[in-house]
Amino acid sequence: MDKRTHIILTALSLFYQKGIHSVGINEIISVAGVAKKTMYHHFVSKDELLLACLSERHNRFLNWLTQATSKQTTIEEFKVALISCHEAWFNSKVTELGDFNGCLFINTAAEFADPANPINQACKEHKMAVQQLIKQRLSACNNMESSQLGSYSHYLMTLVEGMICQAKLVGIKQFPHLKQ
Amino acid sequence: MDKRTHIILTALSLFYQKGIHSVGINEIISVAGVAKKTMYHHFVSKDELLLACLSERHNRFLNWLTQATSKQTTIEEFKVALISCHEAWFNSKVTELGDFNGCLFINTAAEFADPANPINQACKEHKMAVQQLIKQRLSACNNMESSQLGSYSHYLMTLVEGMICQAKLVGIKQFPHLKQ
DNA sequence: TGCCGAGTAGACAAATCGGTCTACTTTTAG
DNA sequence: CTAAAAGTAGACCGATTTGTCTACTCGGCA
Repeated sequence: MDKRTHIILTALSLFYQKGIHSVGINEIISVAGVAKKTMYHHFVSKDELLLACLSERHNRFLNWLTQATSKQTTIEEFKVALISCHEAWFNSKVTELGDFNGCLFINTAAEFADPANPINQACKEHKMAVQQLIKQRLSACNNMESSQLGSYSHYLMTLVEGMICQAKLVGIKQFPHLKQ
Repeated sequence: MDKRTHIILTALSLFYQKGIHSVGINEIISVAGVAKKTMYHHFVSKDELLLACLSERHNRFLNWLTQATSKQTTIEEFKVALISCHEAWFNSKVTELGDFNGCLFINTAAEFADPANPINQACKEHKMAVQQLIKQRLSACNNMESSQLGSYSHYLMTLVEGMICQAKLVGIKQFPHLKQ
């Protein structure tokens, strides 16, 4: 495998499981099995590596969510599919997302609170992309009234974010009552 | 003011605005204007200080939420009050909660992911206490059916958690559509 | 053949981290 | 009044941080 990709995947796993500031460069290169110079040859700084990790996770997550919500034709079906696929994630049944430890972007934004920081901005952009995907999926449902598209997509986004937080903090992994 | 309390309030503000690992002991004592020995006289370690901050924030938050949701008699009124008081928080209109920067407990749990860590446990206990308060408030509504008390209180908790995340990450501060 | 980019191992630098300690001053309670 | 408790300033410690640098190896390509 490409060294650069290998470093990104190793760092992503460590960052996601332990938090950004809890993982040092030395640990990343040690686990990845590469020299420090190799890492700094591909990434000018830890922040740049983190940005690459966020980008990788963003692509992975959106691809998964896009595929997991591709077969529904009504609002109700979509809502159930959206909740169900997240439950699968919470239970670490989605191999490409790894062992569940909350949302990497929520976690990262907690450590980089400054809105002017590109890292914080990347987290925000990810959430807006997810919101956009939900809206697009909803608009394709044959019983969706366009006048309520905005508010209902926001509502579903709020639900999903809340589910993620509860799954991480208090360990709730299933939300049957949300499916009505 | 009591030195110990002063240190806690200073550290709490810094931790909340910048994140735990981004704030060092030297910065805390510098801003608080106390000697390092004074801090280590009251707290054996940074972790102990953090636990005291979490406890302070927990009390402050629960007192505020308890008061902000004390006058409702129906489910619908309670739901609106719950959402409205959070909107006020998001817009930093609640002086005792300070400038809004998301939920301290969600943010802290992101940096201390190990469930065996007392810091992580304190975060979890806070969320369970909030959930309990919502349930208790709901049970006092005169149109609440006890058979749905559990699922509806969980639903409201999910909504609130989602609102907090969206307010922090993408800057949404108002949720009129959730009030129906 | 010779060269160059990518790789390795690891020493090193400068800064910062949490935490300890000394020496001294101020406050407070009996 | 006195003595203990609580406070101050800041030097210091060992560990760790991100990042740089040297010296060297290896493989592919013109």
